Amino acid sequence: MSLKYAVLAALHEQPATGYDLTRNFRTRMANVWNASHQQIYRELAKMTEEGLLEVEEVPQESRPDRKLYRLSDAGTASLATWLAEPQGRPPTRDPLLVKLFGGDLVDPASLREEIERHRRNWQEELGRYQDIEAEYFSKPEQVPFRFRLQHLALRKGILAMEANLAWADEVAGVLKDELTSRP
Amino acid sequence: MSLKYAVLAALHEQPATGYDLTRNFRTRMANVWNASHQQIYRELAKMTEEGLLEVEEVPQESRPDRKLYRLSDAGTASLATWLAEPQGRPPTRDPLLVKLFGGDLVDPASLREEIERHRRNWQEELGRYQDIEAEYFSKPEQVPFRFRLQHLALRKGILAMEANLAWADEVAGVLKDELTSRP
DNA sequence: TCGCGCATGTAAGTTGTTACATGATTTA
DNA sequence: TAAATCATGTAACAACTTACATGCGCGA
Repeated sequence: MSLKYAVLAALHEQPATGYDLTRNFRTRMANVWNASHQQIYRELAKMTEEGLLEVEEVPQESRPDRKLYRLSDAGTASLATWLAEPQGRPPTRDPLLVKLFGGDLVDPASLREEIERHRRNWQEELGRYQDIEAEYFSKPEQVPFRFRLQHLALRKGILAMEANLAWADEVAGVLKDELTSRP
Repeated sequence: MSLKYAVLAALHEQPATGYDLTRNFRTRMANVWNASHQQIYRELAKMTEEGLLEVEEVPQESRPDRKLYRLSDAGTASLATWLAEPQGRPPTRDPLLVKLFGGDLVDPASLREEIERHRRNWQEELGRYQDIEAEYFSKPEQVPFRFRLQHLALRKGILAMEANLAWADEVAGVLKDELTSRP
């Protein structure tokens, strides 16, 4: 229902190519919206056809020409309308938690390894967010409102990763009990 | 990629009807896996055809007969195989955070209302999880391992909601600044 | 009597994933 | 010289959402 609006919001910030958007969704907006390049290119074509975007072809040598997309007036209007609507919450679908319902089929030792792997990923992701925070949002009082909003989006990612890491500790505690009492 | 395994895990715990699964996914497993009843009925039919599930029809008066599903041997084997595989992380797609990238098109006052609405939802959800925790998992040391694993899944939901609420406070702070300095 | 809970589904449409496809340039 | 980055896509498939559909019993 809204890769469309994620794209509109990203392009409202500044015009970009499909490649740029793909990179942004993977890095700076990783805790906001995920989308593969295939999805993005398809969506950009569709939205352009619908008149929400304008394209400027920027010729290049020895590479495919860049297609720089920006919002049309209709695109801006569509984004503004959407922004005024109340939004629902994203659905939760976590394969790792499904595992915990596997009961007697779950092997505690391999579960422990998996949790540690996830812990490392969460730690890395937290690090990346903290780097962005330090680089772009270190003076929160002096920054324009739109940057403060972006900072808040990032903060949600940071708090979520911290919660994940705290949870990993709880899991480690339970698994340690289990693995020492019944080795 | 794995409503299938969420269903297998739920049915491994105990046999259930589509209706039961729908209810579980909405309540006890709300922080684990979301699925609508339409999706679940369709998936149950497909999985039965694939030989992963067995159905027992339980006749009822004045209601449609219940179809009680349980794992076949193939279903148990399929779940066990899946449990041994490392799992990826769920993608993040949060419309509320997309809003924060709307920049000058975002109205701070209506954003504040929306955050407060989300806060109330998160608070309610946290309350439900805490009720479940108090009712089923209040004596963590004496409980069998599979219940401790389920408790951990619930704990992740609790920590996530607490992080959401802490974030709502941060947002409220920023919006208060903005709304008082430029009213 | 109105809405909720029980209990099942079908159909159409949208969104997301996975696999395939190309090719030059820069960096290690 | 191998891998990553830049830069674009198509096609097939799987998963998810939304709308439609039925009907009884129970409690407020």
